[in-house]
Amino acid sequence: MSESNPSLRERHRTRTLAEIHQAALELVGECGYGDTAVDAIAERAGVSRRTFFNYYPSKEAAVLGATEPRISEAARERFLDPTTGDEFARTVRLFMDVLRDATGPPEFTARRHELVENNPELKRRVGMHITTVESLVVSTVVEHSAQGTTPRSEETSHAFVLLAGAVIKFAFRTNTHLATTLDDDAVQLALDHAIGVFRTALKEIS
Amino acid sequence: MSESNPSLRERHRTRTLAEIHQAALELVGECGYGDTAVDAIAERAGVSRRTFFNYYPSKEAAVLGATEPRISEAARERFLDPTTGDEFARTVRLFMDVLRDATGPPEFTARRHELVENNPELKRRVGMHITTVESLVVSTVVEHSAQGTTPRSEETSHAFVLLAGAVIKFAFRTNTHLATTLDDDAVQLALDHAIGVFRTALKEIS
DNA sequence: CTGCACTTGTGCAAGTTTGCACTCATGCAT
DNA sequence: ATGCATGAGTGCAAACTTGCACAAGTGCAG
Repeated sequence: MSESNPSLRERHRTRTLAEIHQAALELVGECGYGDTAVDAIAERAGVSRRTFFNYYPSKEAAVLGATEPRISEAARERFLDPTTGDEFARTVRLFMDVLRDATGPPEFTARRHELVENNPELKRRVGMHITTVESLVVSTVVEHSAQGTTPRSEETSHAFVLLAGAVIKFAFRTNTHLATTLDDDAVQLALDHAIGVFRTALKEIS
Repeated sequence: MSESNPSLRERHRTRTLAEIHQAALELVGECGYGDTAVDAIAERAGVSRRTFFNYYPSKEAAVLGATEPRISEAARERFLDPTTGDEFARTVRLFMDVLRDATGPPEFTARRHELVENNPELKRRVGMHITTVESLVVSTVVEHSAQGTTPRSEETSHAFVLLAGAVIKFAFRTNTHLATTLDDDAVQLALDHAIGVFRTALKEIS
């Protein structure tokens, strides 16, 4: 009842989340981040200020559409399915999936990216956000490793995840258009390529 | 904060009221009154069934957009203002105002009228509705008469109101297009004319 | 007739939104 | 510096919405 067949409550929550985010993007686009009051965003979104803070913990989060990161059932299943790639590739994808789930709707990706690019406060917030995702992914990978046939040390799993994060960062740095595209396949392709590059590089140092 | 400068809560309430009413009109238009389920109306309006019944006490009421009749501040003030006509004319207008306030948005008047015309259940409900309005107007007029300089008996006030109701009925019967117009002035004009006709007729019997 | 399915309408508990009254921090004018 | 306005963010109670379970009525197949 929560992943694919949302109740009225969940649908409404999703809609409000998007409405506040969209209102925030519009107003920040019109007036700039500093000159946009939370009150104004709430009003345009058609909710009270209190409700605004029920949905987003801060103005920054609303502008980014950043929701509290969590591992969705879909993402977890994809990660646990061994037929969809080797474990490192699956870890990269898990990281990417969680990142996406905790980010506002894809249709606003371009605008968000632009705002973040020239706004230090937002940039800082994105960093914190990614760190949170990282921890989540770490615990998932650690947990899975413990239950697997060839358990890895927690330390190794942790490094594994940081490596996955680096791959993603690398893929987006070397393909700047990825940050503003809606094409999931293109992202996946770039990630796969980045994984290859990393594998090669890692051979050099091992 | 309640008549002209509605709070977020009141605005939302008004919107939901209209959304349910509109959904009801649409579905009844598409499927007929009997074949339209409350569940379907609620779903189209984007609310739960329980909320549907929080807004309207029955399916009929939702189709009619009939809200619990009450005397608004504006209507009361208009009635109490002696510069806007003699007491009978003001009573007619009070009746009309309350009727309008307890009816769905004017833009759906035509469709409502059509549905009521060929649907006995709705017709019955409209009758009950008008009776409720009548009682309300009676108590207002009685109350005002008691405080006036020339108090009238309660019985006389009651007759006064029924007379006002008859004037309205007469005006709409003899100007069928009034039932589907959005032109308030045209309605007022027709009412004024009807009042004249009644005055003449009453002279004959007094 | 009997059982079954379906619909209207209601009671209630749990979850959500609102309004309001704060606190805290920042900036700005006196 | 001191007061003063403004904006972010929070706690709380009251109002509202939702989901669910249930009563009552209606129609219809067997």
